[in-house]
Formats: sequence, structure tokens, C-alpha cells
Amino acid sequence: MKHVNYYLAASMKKLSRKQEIINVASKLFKEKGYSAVTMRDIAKSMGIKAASLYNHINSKQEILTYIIISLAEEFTQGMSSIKLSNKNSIEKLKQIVSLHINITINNTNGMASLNNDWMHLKDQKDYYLTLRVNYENSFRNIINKGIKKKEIINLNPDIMLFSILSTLRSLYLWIPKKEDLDPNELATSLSNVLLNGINR
Amino acid sequence: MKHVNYYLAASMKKLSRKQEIINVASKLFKEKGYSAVTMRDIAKSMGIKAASLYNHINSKQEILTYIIISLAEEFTQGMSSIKLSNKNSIEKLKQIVSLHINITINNTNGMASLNNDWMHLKDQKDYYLTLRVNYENSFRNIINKGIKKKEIINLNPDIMLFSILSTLRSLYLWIPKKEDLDPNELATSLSNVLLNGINR
DNA sequence: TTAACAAACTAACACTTGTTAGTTAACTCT
DNA sequence: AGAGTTAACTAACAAGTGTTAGTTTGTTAA
Repeated sequence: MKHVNYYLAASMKKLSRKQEIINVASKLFKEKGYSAVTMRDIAKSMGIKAASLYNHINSKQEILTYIIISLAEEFTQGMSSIKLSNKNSIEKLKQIVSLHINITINNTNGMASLNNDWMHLKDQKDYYLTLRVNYENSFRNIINKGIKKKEIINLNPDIMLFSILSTLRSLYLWIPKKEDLDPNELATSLSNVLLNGINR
Repeated sequence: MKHVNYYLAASMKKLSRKQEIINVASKLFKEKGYSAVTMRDIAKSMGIKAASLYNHINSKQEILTYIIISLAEEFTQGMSSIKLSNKNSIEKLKQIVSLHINITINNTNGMASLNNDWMHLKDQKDYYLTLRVNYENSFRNIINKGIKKKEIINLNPDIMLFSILSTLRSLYLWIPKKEDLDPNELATSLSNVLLNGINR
């Protein structure tokens, strides 16, 4: 008997086999990086042979591309609605913090590839880099406007951008260790630390 | 003629061939990660054949181990002298910021491996992880003492630790893009942002 | 019942990987 | 001049790489 009938609880939708592969691959990519994970590793984690993966996906590269591009587009979309919101710059920064937390909670493993394996993209690398640069520019714009309106201190905006973004991009390393933490509470606390510092 | 006599300016010390290999490897590891860099890549960058590398190093693994462990020990040593200094917690945090900036400026490429390739260590992985945990614990202790002495706001210390450390660990991505910036000025500005936030 | 499909399998290929063995040429020191 | 050392070379190997071709088997739709 080759096919197993998994019992599926009423609440869980059945994932396409392709999506299962992508999820398993994401987890392995997070642990060892794209280059160190072989198709045989992925297959073994699913209990099948490497060749069988090709009934569902076209290449290893396709898996990486899917993981990274869908996340990058999610960030782009999130940023574009933040730009449209009628809030001051501080509130917009808080929205950015929440955006990162929510996306990271939903796809912790994928965020590792986004951060560490984008250089292994082929066809879509330029597209990814464009999305990334645009995202950073939007972020910088919010900071610059905040400085002009005296909502944000008048310091080197690149240092502020780098500092905040580094923390947000590293969330994937940290969130899985703190499962008990509520996303909203985390957003509040983290915004507080990033915006107001820790000095008393 | 197989051997070239490089002209060495009086100011530059001649690096051992082994150290040259490690430097070249560090650069490649930063660009593509340890697993994606082959011995033939490293050799090509040096203008020699892969087999020739083995006159100077014992294995690819040895290169990675050297890069990571020497940096980790540098951090350990830096932290231990900060612990001994008679400063309040805010001043100690500023010293930690400077420690990261100085080490990163001196070995930007190596910092990439420290952050992203430590999981590919073999023999020395446990040792590395011990150093890392100890470092984080020392960092957390400084924050906790600061909270007790009311020098630091009374918020979740793990969030503060994570936030600051994420930024410091990402410096290697950012410092090479800002060559004009003076290390001391960067330390001052970054400490200011990390400790006092950006809110006006 | 049977045709079509989905998803697994075995076997194989061409290429790349880290590494070893043995050799050779140029410098250094006596 | 000769011995020793350093650092390059060529050639090769065994293991592992992503991927393809062709086949088999259970499930689904007509």
C-alpha cells in the first residue's frame, strides 16, 4: 500500500502536497541554509524519495523562489497600506513593528531564507532586490518626514533605520523561543523599546 | 617561474599564506555562505589550484573553525573586561556597543560566518555555543542589575537584550556600506539611539 | 468496469565536492 | 654546490549533487 489516508481534523484544511514540501524545506533551510540542504534531505523529512518531489515541484530553486518572493511581496503590500494610513510617523513605525511581528509569527522558517538565502535566487534575484530597496526607501521616508515634523529626534536617519530594521529582521531567531508571548503584547513592548529606548 | 615576489610596502606586514587563505575564504563565506563556497572557489580567488590550499590548511572545516572561534573568543575577552570595569550599567552597555563596532570593523567578513555559519561547525560547535550562551548571560546580567538600580526602565529584560543584540549582530551588514563613518562617532550615535530611542 | 490521474517508486546520468598522492620548481641556508 | 624547505602543480577518487526517464500502484470519475 503506497498511499496513506491521514486523518484530518475538521478544523485543518488539507495542504497541497507542494505546499507541504515548501513547509518542510523552509524548516530545513532555516536550520542549515539553502545550500546545505539536499533534495534527499527534504524527501527524507517527508518519508519519500527525492525523485518523487519532482511530481510536485520543478526544481530546488523553485522552492526557494516561492518562499522568498511571497514573503517579500507580503512586506511590500503591508508597507503600501501603512503609507496610505493617516497616522503620524511614530504610529506608522508602530505599524511596521506589528507588520514584521505578524509576518514572522506566520512564517518563522521562511523568514530565515528571506534573510540569509536571497543571494541564491537566480531569475528572481533582481526582482527581490528591487522590492527590498523600495521597502527600505519607504521606511526611510517615514523617518525623514517624522524628523521634519519634529516627531522624531534629529539624528542620522540611516542609523535609526538600520537599528530598527536589524531588530525586526532578526525576529525569526527569537520568536520561536518565546511561544508564550502574545503578539500584541510583544508589539507594544518592542515598539516601546525601539522608540523610547531603555534609559530611565 | 612559479614564485612571484610581491613588493611589500614598508608599512604592511606580510601575512602568512594560511592567513591569506582565511581572509579570502571569509570574504567568499560572507557572499555566499560556507556551504556554497567550494575549495575550488577559494583557490581560484587566490590564483592557485584547490589542492595547493592543503599545503597550508588541513581542511575546509578548519578554516571555518578558525574564523568563528577566534571571533567568539575576542567577544568573550571583551565582555570579561567590561564586567570588571567600575561603571554603571548604562556605561557598560555603551562599552558593549563599542566592542561590537570595533570587532566588526576589524573583521567584517568573519562576522558574517559567526552569525550565519556556526551551525556548520563540527568539533568546536559545543564550545562555540557555550561561549555564546555565556556572553548572552553576561549581557542579561548587566541589564538586570541596571533595572534593580533604576538606571534602566523596568520592562522585560529579554526584549531589551534581544533588541540591542540583534542590532549589534547585524553591524557587519551595514558597516561596509558606510566607510566614511568614524568608529567613535558611530558608537556615540548608535548608543544614543539604542539607549534613548528615537522619540522626541 | 474501466480509463485517467496522482503520487509514489527504481535506476541512472552527468557533474561537483572535499581531499589525497605523488611530483616539480624556486628560494634559503650552510 | 648541495640539502632542505616551501608552495605550487597534475591526476585521481569516492561520495554526494540535482535531475530525468520510465514504471507501478492506489484512488477517482465516467
